[in-house]
Amino acid sequence: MKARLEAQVMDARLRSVLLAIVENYIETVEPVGSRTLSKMLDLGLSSATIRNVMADLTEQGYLEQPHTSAGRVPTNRAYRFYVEQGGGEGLLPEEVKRVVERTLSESASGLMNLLSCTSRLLSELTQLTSVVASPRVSKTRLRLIEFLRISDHRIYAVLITQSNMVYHKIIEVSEDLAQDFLNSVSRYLNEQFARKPLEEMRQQVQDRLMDEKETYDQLLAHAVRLSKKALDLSDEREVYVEGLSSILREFGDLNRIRELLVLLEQKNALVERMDASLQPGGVHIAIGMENGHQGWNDCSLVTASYSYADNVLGAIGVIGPTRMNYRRVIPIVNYTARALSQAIMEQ
Amino acid sequence: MKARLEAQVMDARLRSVLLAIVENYIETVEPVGSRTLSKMLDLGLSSATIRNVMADLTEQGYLEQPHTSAGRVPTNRAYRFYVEQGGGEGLLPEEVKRVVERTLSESASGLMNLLSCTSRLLSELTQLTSVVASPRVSKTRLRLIEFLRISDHRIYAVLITQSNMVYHKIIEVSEDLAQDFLNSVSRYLNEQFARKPLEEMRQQVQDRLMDEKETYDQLLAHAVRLSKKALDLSDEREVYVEGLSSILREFGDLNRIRELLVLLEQKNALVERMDASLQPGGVHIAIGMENGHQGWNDCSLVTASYSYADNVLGAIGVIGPTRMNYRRVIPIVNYTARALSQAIMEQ
DNA sequence: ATTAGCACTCTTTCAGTGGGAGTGCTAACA
DNA sequence: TGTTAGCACTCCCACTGAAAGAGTGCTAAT
Repeated sequence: MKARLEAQVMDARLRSVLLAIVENYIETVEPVGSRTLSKMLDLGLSSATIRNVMADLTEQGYLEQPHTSAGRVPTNRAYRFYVEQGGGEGLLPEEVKRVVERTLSESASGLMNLLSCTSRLLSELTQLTSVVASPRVSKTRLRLIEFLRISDHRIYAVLITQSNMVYHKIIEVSEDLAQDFLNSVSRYLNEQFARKPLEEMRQQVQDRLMDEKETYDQLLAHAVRLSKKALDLSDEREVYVEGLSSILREFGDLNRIRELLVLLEQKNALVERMDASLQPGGVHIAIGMENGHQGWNDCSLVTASYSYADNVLGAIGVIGPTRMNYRRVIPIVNYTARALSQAIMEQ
Repeated sequence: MKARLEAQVMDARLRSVLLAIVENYIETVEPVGSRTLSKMLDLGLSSATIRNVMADLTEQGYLEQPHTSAGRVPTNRAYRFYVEQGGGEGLLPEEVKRVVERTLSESASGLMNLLSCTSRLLSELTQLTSVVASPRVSKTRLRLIEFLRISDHRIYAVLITQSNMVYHKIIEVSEDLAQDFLNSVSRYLNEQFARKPLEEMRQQVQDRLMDEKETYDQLLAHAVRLSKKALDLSDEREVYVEGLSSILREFGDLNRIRELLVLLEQKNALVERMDASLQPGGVHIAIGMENGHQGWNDCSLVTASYSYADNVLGAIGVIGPTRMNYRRVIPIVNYTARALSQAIMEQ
């Protein structure tokens, strides 16, 4: 918001110089100097003039120099400006669109497969590290819950959501319950909770557990207890990370790379970061420290949400250096997210 | 075998010098020189004598020098010798054993959970990259197979093995099959194939599919067709890789690291490599190129198999530089593998 | 067979040097 | 007043040479 305000205030020449510097730096990954720039821009300005402009931009915090006699390098603030000024709005070649469509429609069924497939696809297309987070429980609705007796004190619980997410788990029980009885339990639960959000189901189960003294009905009692256990699992969220090796290409410093790998191995924190961007329909871009944690200093995270029938389920995204090619990456992430939502509906 | 033969032939002094060099190099990661060595070994030999010995060892291919005036560095052959000569037989502190026991017994139920838990544990204990491969289908026996109707043309198939591995999948069907009918199908299949190896089941299903003209029985026909589809999934093997960031600690060269990461991302090849070591009960060690592929040049793979009731299921292991601390790592891998087998039995 | 001694080789480190790139400032110009 | 040419200045980088250090291989003495 703040950046957008400044953008309006910023004079047209400053603006085009800044954008040119960002683009050039993204392309060459070298500090860009005034001479290069004066040739690049067709404004008929000499390098000396450009130097003045650059001095202003540096003062305003958009540029910095690695050392006195080097060219300028964009700051995170500059990338923010670049992205908001439409630098991220590139066109997506039809060919890429087709690849996305085809890959997702050929994926094996089940949401898990679809998500891991999406992750590979994203990392392939962007040549960056991709991250795909599975849906949050609260947002998803029950399609089917079933219990299968494995042995005398062990039951397999499976729970399928409307978006075809499958949660399953082996649960331990003290009493030996017959399969027929389990069938009644699941029939009851399905009647009661089909198409209801899991969150609601969990809540109600919790409530009834409180009132347990009242439930003389054995069926109900077991239904509550079993579904309590079954719902316990569903807080675990999967994270699909693909294309780790691209981090090595993008970053030069070994210690930096190690830090990043460690961060990526902490999947919980990763999911949280992804969730932070879940609100809107479009693409969300977090540049450098905007990601909150120190470790993401020179990384950008481009994310977009996917949904099922207007319910936002989770997020997909890519992680790259702040100087990533936003113009190429943003449309890919955006389109892939939409295609994923589509595929979830159709499957 | 060859190395073992040489070992017998090798003179005692050569042997102890070689072992000392390997140990020293593992510890310091610096080429080791004759002076250091003559002080280290309490044989009362001068550096000059050691130099002669080292010259012999170099001639025989156990050592090499980075350059003329550097100390010696062990070759892969030397590591092989070291490992076979019992350099890998360290003691495992009771404390570590307890950690292993506790971690595995606290793991959530289901083989998948157990395996991913094992992978994290291994990488934690060894500070190396761990790899755990899920069981091969052929080796595993059926406990339970069930089909659940999700919608008119979609069925959820779940298949649990005796080792509590859960394979599950959504399969598409053309006809709408009632849940009651599906129950009969699974009852039939369970009666027929419970405790039988999946491989056998797959074979028989395949055979009957051939004879399909003969099967007038609708139940049987559907049973065959559904289980065919269900068994299709089970060739997918999971691979749990943990502790990637430790690769960065162990290797210095960026390109080398990238190559390794790429290799690790190809999970199929990884599984094959792991399988290659499945035969015996004990620990298997592949040093450098023994792994087959060029890319593993300076890596060692220490693996051990886990089993269920004398059936070898799959392998666990760690990947590290050839100069890894075998004395510490081997017992950890060994013990963890046994503990895992135990945990599978008990769960 | 072992060892002391020594010349030799090769790496590593450091200081010094010159070239190059790019800046900031000043003064002249339109 | 905004723009530009010119120039001194700064800093990095790549190269060079010298000196120090580590470790070897060989030879001759024990």
